[in-house]
Amino acid sequence: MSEKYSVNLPQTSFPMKANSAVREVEIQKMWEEDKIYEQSLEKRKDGAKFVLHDGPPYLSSNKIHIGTALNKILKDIVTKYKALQGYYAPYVPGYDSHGLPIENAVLKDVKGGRNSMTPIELRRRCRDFALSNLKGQETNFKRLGVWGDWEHPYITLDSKFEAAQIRVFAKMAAAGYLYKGLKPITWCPNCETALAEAEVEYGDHVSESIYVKFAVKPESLAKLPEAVRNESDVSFVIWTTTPWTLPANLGVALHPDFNYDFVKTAEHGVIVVAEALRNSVLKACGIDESTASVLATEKGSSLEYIECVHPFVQRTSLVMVGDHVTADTGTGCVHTAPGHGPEDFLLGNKYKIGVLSPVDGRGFFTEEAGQFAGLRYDKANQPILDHLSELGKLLAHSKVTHSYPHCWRCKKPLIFRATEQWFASVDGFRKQALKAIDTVEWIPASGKNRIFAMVEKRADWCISRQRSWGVPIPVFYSRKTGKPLLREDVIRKVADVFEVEGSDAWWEREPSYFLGTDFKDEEGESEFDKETDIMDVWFDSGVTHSSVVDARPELRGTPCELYLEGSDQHRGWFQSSLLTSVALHDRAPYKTVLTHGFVVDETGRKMSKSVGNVVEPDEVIKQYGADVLRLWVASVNYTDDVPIGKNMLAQLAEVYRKLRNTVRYMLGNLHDFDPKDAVKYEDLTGIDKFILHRLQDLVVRVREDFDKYEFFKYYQLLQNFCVVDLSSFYFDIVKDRLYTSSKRSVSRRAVQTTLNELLQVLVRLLVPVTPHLAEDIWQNMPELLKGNERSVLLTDFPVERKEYLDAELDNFWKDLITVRVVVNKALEQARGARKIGSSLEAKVLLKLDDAKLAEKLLSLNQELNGLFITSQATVLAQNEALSTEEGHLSDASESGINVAVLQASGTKCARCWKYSLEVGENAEYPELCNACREAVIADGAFCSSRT
RNA sequence: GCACGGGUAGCUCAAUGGUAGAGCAAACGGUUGAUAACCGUUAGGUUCCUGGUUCAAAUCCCGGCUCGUGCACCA
Repeated sequence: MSEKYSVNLPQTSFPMKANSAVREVEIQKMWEEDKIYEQSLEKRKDGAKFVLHDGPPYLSSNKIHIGTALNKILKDIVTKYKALQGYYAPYVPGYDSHGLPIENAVLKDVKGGRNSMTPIELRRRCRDFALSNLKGQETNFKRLGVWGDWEHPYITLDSKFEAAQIRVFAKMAAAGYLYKGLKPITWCPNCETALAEAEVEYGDHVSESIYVKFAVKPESLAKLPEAVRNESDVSFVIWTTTPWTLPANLGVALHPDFNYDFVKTAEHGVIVVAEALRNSVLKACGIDESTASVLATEKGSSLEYIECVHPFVQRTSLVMVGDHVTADTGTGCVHTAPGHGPEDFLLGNKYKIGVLSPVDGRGFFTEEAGQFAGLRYDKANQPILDHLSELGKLLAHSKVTHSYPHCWRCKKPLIFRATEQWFASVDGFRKQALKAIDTVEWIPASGKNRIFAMVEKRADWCISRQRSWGVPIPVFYSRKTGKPLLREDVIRKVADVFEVEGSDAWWEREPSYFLGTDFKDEEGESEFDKETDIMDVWFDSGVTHSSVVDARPELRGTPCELYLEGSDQHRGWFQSSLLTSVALHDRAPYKTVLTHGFVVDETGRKMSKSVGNVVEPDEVIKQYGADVLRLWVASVNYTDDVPIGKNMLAQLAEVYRKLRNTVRYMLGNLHDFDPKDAVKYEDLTGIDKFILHRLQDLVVRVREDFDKYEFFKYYQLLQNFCVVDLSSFYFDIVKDRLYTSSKRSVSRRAVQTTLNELLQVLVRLLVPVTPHLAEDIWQNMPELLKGNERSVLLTDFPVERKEYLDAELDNFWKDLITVRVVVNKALEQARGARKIGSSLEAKVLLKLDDAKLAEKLLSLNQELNGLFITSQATVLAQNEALSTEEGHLSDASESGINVAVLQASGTKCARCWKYSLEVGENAEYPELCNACREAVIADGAFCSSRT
């Protein structure tokens, strides 16, 4: 046979290889030039709003990491899905630009540190640094295919933003939620600033562990039990891991309900410790139990108000009682320094013993610390120990490793230090905040308990920072009285100036510039100083619901529909946003909060540079393209930590390729299809109708998955559909009709009609997760199939088409597939024995125990061999035996389905490659079967030789 | 230390208390008219471990291991 007959092969401009590095960028350029995002908004402006408000990434780096990519992609999947569903879903990206880490990063390269330049100069450098990082991050985000208003992002350093933030401050001041107070707050001596709870992290730290005697004053001996009143040396023993806080000691705390033993020792006189801890203390102090005797035991509550002498300062330390004292470690007698611990502070307040905090902002002792003045706090431990030892007050000394608060930015240990700070009174609106939490949908649901517990317990929010790079706390103090001006009208004047000049004005302008020259406060004072603290950066981002969502008309105000961030934001942005919103409006700023976990490597370890397991988004994109990265996002269950690594990406690339080729098959076979020639549903064959039914099932379930934000289910579904239903089943079977039926035949048009339905739906289902792929498909689709729509992003998300549903047909075909599985096994056997190659070389005989199933197969008639892709297929009657006749090659049998494979009868048709007895019957077309002969005649083109 | 969540095939995910399934990857084979594409077959599991409830447990209960997260770590 020297000639080949032409068949209808697929033709398409849609390439098999994605060439993402080039093609994705082209597509993004098209979206940008044609303003597809803007067109989408315009098209859907009358739809219900769905606003996902962007949590601003921090501008300390010019490159995003994989976790940020995960977050941004998740957001984009949501907004694209909602938009295609017809929602008005604008997305305004934001950036967080103030704060300590940026200031530190800038100062790192400055000789002489922060004192070598003016605040304005420092702020200018911080601003430049932040804005240059913004450029880098923006490029990264856009390359992910994230759509949104990139021309007008919100930036917290924007003067309008700053003004809005000041106005929020004004409202909170007016509501009485802001106050200045002296409190021990966590302080970073390295960064020289106060830190919020959210900025503290705990880690192991080696501390001194010491036991110290606090002698009872002679005049308090009368308050002791009878048995010890005559003892000359009675001391409470405290345990501490921070010797440097001893200069600030003002008391000793006992638990009111614990029993305290008065233990007479040979070496240290009478010592007082909790009964429950007596033995462990004796042991720790190297005191032989046999030489010690308990003279008396007394409840903590009856020892209250005994006065002790400070071990090395001429000062009284008062014995107090508090429930915070525990019996698991120490002595049951707690060294209390109100200036260095929150609980100490509270207790000290109750007993009015005062506050002492003799440490400056850099962690050095002040004059108040007496002989230790000038030492850095951590260098003071040893001298204090030596001193205690000399005085005979030190019972024991060792090292202990325990967890200790550290600065989450500079990683250095923190101290507690009492200073004057501005606070937002969480107590003032805690109840409302908890109520608001209840109105929000938290996904996953555990997030609700998490934030509830945090807000329930959290202390007042310290919003002061002693730095330069941020929005100033807009308060003036009377120069004479020192009284702060906390008036809404005054603060709003500051906002008005900032709106025009930015917050630099705070450093550049005199108070009178803001207040007016003839301004006087209630007491008639006209001279003022400006507050020097700036606001916690969490306050900046915490007010975006007001400064962005409420301020930008296109976002249509709070509450917005969704916040979507990493689960660490329960204590960060979700909380700061909630608190300020409740303070302002008594409601949450969001209706739903969705959280995701962190990205880890394939073995579940955290990513770190030192381990070398970091996956960089831009490297993934370079190698595989943004859509593969997006596919990764869609493939994992992000409620927990999400793994990523080389193997996973390679697999995802395979899946992407499979999706692409599935679509390519459809495109190729639709090149000559005009929807005008579509075949009516009633005239489709069974398998066409079946696949359309399956498609509806897919659509329904995909919508459910997207609605529940369970993208990994979508990923599994879509993949299964393309691989199982389409590629290995429908496409494989229907290929014969497409290729060998005559071009305009109903048989071929029916497949094309079906393929078009499939394609129209699939290309739309692909948009949220793999928008570049979807757009690439769209741009390569025959014009007739696109309905003049410029971009696939402007199309509508598919809905279920009830007219395609047919449950009976579904069951029918599922039975047939069961049979097909057994047939494949039989064919494989014949193939394995090298008796056939292509399945077209085979004939299948079937015998079914189930008569109904046999009937079903019989009803398929000519479609049956097509189902198996064999040349012939016959269903035997109940009384016929499965033959072992000539040509028998193999067989298989499973659950009543019995299959025999025989050599196909007849000769191979030169065109359709099926074996048939008809080949050779016709003199004019001796190489063709009847069907091919008719097709060739119908198409008028035959015997064309292939090149 | 306390609380919550997770642990199913190499990977990503399924399984109203009723024979543990898909896809991918692997191995082997076919096709050469989806061709750096496509099709088929095979293999792969003590469902983290130990007890218990039940006719029946991946699923429910007790205890443990492990990973993650949060809280507490205060002296």
